Amino acid sequence: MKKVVVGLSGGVDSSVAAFLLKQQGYDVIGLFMKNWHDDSVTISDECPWLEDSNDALIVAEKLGIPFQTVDLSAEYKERIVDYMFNEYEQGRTPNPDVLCNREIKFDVFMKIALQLGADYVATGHYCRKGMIQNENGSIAYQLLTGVDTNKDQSYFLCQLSQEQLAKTLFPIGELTKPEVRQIAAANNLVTADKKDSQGLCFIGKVRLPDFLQQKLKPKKGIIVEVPRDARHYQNGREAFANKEEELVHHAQKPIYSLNDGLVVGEHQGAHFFTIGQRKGLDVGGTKEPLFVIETDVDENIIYTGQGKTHPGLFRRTLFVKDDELHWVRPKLALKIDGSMKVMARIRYRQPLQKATLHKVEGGLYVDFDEKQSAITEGQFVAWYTDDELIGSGVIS
RNA sequence: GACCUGAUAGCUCAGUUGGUAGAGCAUCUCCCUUUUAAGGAGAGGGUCCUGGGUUCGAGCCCCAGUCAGGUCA
Repeated sequence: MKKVVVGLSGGVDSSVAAFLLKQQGYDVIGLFMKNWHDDSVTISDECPWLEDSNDALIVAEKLGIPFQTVDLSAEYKERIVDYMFNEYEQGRTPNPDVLCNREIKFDVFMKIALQLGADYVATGHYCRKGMIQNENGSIAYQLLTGVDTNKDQSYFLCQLSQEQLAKTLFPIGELTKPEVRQIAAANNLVTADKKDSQGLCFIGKVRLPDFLQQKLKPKKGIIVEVPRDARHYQNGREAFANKEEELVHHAQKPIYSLNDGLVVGEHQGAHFFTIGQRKGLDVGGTKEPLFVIETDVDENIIYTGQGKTHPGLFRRTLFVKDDELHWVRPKLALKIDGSMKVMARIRYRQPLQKATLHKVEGGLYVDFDEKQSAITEGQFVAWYTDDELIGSGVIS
């Protein structure tokens, strides 16, 4: 009998995952991860992890499976929280949950599970694992989208490796959220009607600026509004010597300076803001809302544009550096000068967009058919062919 | 110094022939969402510059003043 360690979070999804594995005849162990216990920064009313671990315990008892708690908060702080602070400090916008999967759930946690003698680790993610045979007979694992397109969480797993996928099971990937809830209810799992979790996984809902102020100091700076007809948006170049030159051109970000617009307000630190952001600027008096089009953390200036269609918000091409480029399916990795048509997204739940990958020396260009709004440094771009996520990288 | 124009919600402004005020933006709350954002819904918020006067009644009319911008000497 194969042994599986399920990451029980205290939510419905992992509860049902455990239930299904048990039903399928696996030898199931429930393991609760405690990764954060500083309630001072969370918005939520009560101490959330205590309730969650309690629910996880009740579910485990109900299913008749062994249950344990592991405290990974030291690793979580080191690998996720510190990384977050560091990224924000540099003016990038990190995605801690993608990292959390790569570094914590499918690394630290997985190693613990394997030490417990597990053959697999399972989670309550809405995605599926596929397997295909290579020519040499070895097996390639595929990361496939969840059947519930509304809840598909493959994006958050875009940094997983073949080694990690090999030892992973996603029991609820073939189900929709309503079906999962139904199964939970039909089997009297206490988590059946529990609200979906949101916010940073393990930390919960936080006000980012408040959270970041634990480490990053406020620093007064100015907010500049750049007009739609600024010079940066005028250079409609058509002719290029070669493809790479064209990609470089389309991937280029405007370099703004103080005299590209008017000072319209003041802020408490450019590193607390992200591209595409509308709320929190505290600047009124405009016909249309102001959106952040660029943050300059060195000069501590926030550049904004008026209206959601402001040209400063849109870019066609983005670049991923080699050392931040990851192929879930190494077999499909592009060689230099290679290209590939894919579907891609630059944030969770964004509808997939048509794009073409172009591999060059030093990295990879993702060239979208349609200009994308608020391409943000530090976030992940993930690309798919059909329902398979084949690679991802950090936007630079 | 004279004249003109303006002064209405935190900001930018609208306010019909006088009947105790509105829109956008901002802010707050909720919804959505295991990142950041975006998006959706709702709410709060006004000595209508001050002081007089006319009128049953003044943000709107009259007079004086204050402040801001402009024009002319």
